[in-house]
Amino acid sequence: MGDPAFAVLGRDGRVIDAALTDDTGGAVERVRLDDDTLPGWVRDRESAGRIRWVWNDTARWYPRLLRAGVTVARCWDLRLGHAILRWAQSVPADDPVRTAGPWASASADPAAEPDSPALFEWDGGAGAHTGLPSGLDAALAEWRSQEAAVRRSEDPARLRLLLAAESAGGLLASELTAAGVPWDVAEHERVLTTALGEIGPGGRPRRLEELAAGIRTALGDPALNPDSPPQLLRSLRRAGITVQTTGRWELAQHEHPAIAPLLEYKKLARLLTANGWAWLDEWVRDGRFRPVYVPGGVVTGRWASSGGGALQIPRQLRQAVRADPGWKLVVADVAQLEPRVLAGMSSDASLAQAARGRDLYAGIVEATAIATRPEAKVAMLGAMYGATTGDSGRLVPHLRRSFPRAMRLVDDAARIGEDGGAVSTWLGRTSPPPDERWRGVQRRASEAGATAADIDRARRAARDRGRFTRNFVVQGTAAEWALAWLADLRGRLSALPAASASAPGSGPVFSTRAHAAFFLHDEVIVHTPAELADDVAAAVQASAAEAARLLFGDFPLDFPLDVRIADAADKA
DNA sequence: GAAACAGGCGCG
DNA sequence: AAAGCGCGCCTGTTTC
Repeated sequence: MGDPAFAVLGRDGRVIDAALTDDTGGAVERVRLDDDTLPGWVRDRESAGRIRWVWNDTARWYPRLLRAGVTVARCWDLRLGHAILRWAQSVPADDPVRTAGPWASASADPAAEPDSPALFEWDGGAGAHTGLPSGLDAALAEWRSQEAAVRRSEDPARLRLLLAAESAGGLLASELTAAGVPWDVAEHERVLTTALGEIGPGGRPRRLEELAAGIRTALGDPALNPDSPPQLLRSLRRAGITVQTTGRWELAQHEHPAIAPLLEYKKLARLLTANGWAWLDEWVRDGRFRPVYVPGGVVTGRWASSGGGALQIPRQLRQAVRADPGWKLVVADVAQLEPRVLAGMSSDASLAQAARGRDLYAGIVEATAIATRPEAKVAMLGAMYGATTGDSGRLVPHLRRSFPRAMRLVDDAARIGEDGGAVSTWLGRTSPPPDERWRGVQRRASEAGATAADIDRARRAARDRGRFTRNFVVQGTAAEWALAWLADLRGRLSALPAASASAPGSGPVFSTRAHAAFFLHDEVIVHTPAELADDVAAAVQASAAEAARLLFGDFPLDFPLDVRIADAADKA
């Protein structure tokens, strides 16, 4: 055979079997490995030429390779691939990959598994806990099945791009956990102490206790626990504050001496419980926050996270994200990603024209009867989320007049969802079908003898689903763009030279290399040796241009980035 | 006493 | 301000 293009890995107990194939999948050479010989062998194959690793689940193979100091450039993650192909509309409905089976039932979250092999050691028969097939023959069979499904699909090139991007995301997720977010504990503690005060004798921060006392006095309820919504609601009403909920926005509309301390209390209590000293203790080790990411964890294709609230780090604490000495952070985010991909997928030249340059919302003000930037923003969000009332709902018709193609795309997606149908992203990720409960509600409303309440319930459920599918196509395509961006960036970063200064907390692979440290939907933070920061910033830009080209070809559409080189991740 | 649910709020 | 989408996690409360 010629140079191998693929290496398929499977595991049976302590034995690891590898099959090398060329790009037709035909010629096969088999190799037998174990835990000790695997990393060295992978490193050798990886450096011998371009190869794609095919395995059941990146989260079960890659972390231990990274711990051994080995990276891989490309893979085909069969679990992630199956999750996409299982529902993909562009694959014929009778294709075997679209039927239920063991590859579909596996958990997406290795951290949720007992004795997680992703985080600790192999369990002796990887997959035993999850039902995910682990042997080489199963991997080969599933790989051929997925390959065949892609070939039979309406648009193999797009689906192939999606699977490659999704798999690259799987690699990136493991790498992000391995490298960690550089976290300055002293800075974090400064933020906590400044906001909450020192810990008092009761073990609670002083400032929080003072505010609680002030609330009790103002409401005349000395026993009140402000953390209990039912108690708080009763107490507020007794004090003559006629609220329906204890939510921040409703409270802010009332005048009363209890309101100000209560709002402040809620804000600080949130900081304490979500990201206080206990969080620091549990989640930051050796100057790194290491969250577990769950690629494809959201139906739209966005990532989810498990543990540590990685995707909810409050802006208040971003100053604790701090580069190591001799290193810098390159912080980059895409401006208004979702409306831009909407312009691309609908080929709406007017919206693309409005998106030219940095601020899409300013462009909308110029192109429409909408007068101000904030109005342009709520109008566009309303169009993508399905707003029907309020300022947003009122402004959406202006967008329909000026950007008919883009608006038709989201309106069509909503209508299909309301009818119980499925919609797909630009690259072919398809929304899941409505569940049995939803279909039951619709069925009941169309039966003879349906009550007005039945019909009302069905209509509401239909509209709910319409808003979901409306947003699915936009949010999902934005996630694809971001994955393509990050996948390309991985390659560029790995081609940069090694560092002169070391960042020891980042693990065996990344302590001497520029590496992505954090990824959140449309934003990336790269931790880089200071001398490479300018190169990294250029790479981030080049990758954005490449993502635009990969998804939308020559369609003239900007994806401007906000890129900063800094020591800390907060906005200067 | 654990599990499930609700209210609330952080992020995009 | 929210509204209109997608998440995760904390506390308190209810249910088993």
